[in-house]
Amino acid sequence: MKTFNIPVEAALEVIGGKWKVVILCHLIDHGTLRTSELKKRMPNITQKMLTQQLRELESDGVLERIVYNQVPPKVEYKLTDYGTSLAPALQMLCSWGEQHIEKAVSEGEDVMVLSGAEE
Amino acid sequence: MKTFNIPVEAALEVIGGKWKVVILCHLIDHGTLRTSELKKRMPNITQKMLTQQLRELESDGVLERIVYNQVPPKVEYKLTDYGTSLAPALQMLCSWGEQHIEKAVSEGEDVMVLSGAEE
DNA sequence: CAGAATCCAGGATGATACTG
DNA sequence: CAGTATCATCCTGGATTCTG
Repeated sequence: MKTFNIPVEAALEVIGGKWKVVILCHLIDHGTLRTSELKKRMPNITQKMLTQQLRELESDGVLERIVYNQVPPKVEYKLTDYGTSLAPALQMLCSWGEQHIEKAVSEGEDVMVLSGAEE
Repeated sequence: MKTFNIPVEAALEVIGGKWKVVILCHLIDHGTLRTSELKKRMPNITQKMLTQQLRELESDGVLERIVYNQVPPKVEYKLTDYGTSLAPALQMLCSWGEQHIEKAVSEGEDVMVLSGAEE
């Protein structure tokens, strides 16, 4: 029997990984992404972590893995309908992050967003 | 220079700790809570982790620590205005968690919410 | 290109005892 | 009651190498 002390713990079990929210945000922003495109947008993640986090998200039913049987391999990831139900919450988190950065900048901190991965 | 690859990373820096979202949700639900009340609602957190996470949230400006100079000591925590700006996003996460639990239950998983800490 | 399989260090987290 | 200090531990996450 799995127990939670407060419902939000159940959400954290799904999005609690170090990179999961970031992955989900990228998928929210771009719809469908190949493995290499995700990696390009997350320069600091390792191959292993990327795969691992994607697998966990997949087995939690929030994203879907689409494998094309071809050479070289092509694999795409996209949110499931269920995963899409997370989008509103995550988008609010994103905009809060933006505000948080602006606040930091206005307070004289040295912060910046690279986000040069837009093609 | 601190850099982010995507703005949501800035949000994760603030709420990324293992217990931070849970702490914040309790404060959203109850307004102001004493240390011991927080602990009662988080049976699995240790004294050390609780203090540590609270200190980090405080130094990020999302919650405020109110110390009463008396014996025995009394310390209360509440969200700052800035922390309150996080509430909408976190509340969506909470309700998503509730839905996630319901989904799990309806799929025959053994899950339950204890939340017996309501007095 | 996508990812599996190792090995491994480090920080994050826990348990316990102590203080004012 | 609230918090600190210390020590032990786990396991996340990173570097690397290998495969189809």
